[in-house]
Amino acid sequence: MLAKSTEYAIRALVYVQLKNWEGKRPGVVEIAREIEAPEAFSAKILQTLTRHQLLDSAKGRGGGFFFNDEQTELSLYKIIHVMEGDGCFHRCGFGLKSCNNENPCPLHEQYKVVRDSFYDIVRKETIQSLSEKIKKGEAVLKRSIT
Amino acid sequence: MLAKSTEYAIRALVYVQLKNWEGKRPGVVEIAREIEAPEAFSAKILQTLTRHQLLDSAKGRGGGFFFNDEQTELSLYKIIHVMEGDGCFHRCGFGLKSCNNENPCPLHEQYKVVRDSFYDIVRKETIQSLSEKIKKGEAVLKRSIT
DNA sequence: TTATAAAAGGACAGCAGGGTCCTTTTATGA
DNA sequence: TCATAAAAGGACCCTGCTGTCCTTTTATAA
Ligand code: FES
Ligand code: FES
Repeated sequence: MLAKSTEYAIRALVYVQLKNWEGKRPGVVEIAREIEAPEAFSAKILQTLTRHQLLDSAKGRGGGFFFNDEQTELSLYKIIHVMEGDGCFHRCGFGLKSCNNENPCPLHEQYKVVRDSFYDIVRKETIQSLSEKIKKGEAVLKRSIT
Repeated sequence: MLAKSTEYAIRALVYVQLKNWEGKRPGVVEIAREIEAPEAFSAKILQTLTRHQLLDSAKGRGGGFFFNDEQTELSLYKIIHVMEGDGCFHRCGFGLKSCNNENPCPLHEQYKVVRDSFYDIVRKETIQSLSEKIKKGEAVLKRSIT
């Protein structure tokens, strides 16, 4: 469904948010370890996120990644958009060049429903809402026990 | 969502079904042209489908592709399974190594719903049900007008 | 002011999916 | 029986996503 890099991005951002709530600014090495993603690749992804200003970073000793205080809610949609574009929310599930209500493919009616549901989820859910669940112990960031 | 090759496969099979209903057995060249897919690649895909017996073929002059009369309904699920496996119906949308009700990721509850809806669709819809819609003029196999 | 810790950035390596091409096999009808 | 039409199959190429490595920049603490 989502690209690997997008999944890493979301997990990384959730970890950063959790740490920020503890008053800490994690670095690449720590983040990569905790979200179980390759270190160098995580660095690339975090770079992309900061370049697009979904995240802030501080260089030098004592630096790390953190959320700007102004940006309180970061939707999954924004992350997906930056990491892989939003084509998957518009494309035809049957592979036609465009998705079109007037000239539908035979999957259109059914497919549209699930595509739109997924769209609603990623518009509504945010790094903060996901992090809340983990903080409350309702969900996990990684599988402790297989 | 689906791999390109899976989309080609579904479109190809729908075209074969429509032609079969007219008493004809289309060949690779014709199929590829009509579903707007690369010829050589379509050949590979049709080969895969016949090897897994989702489709029959006849070699030699006057040959082509057709459905065995015994097999009256072919679900999209079976095609997906053959073309790319069914991992996407089980995987965690958040990227965890497994999807697990007891130890859910923060997206689990919402994601499961859309994943299962899609699963239901591809279990229920068949090459025949899709072809019916096209035959009745309720849907199209390719975009005639942009 | 200097050693050090950290992110940023560029170059490149590996691999799977998508796609092509050419040869071989098989059947038909002239 | 033989030329031809068609699918089957194998070898290969290309691109984009995944991932690594090494250098450069920047900030801090000693
Ligand atoms: S036309 Fe195919 S999903 Fe809308
Ligand atoms: S655990 Fe992530 S979707 Fe089920």
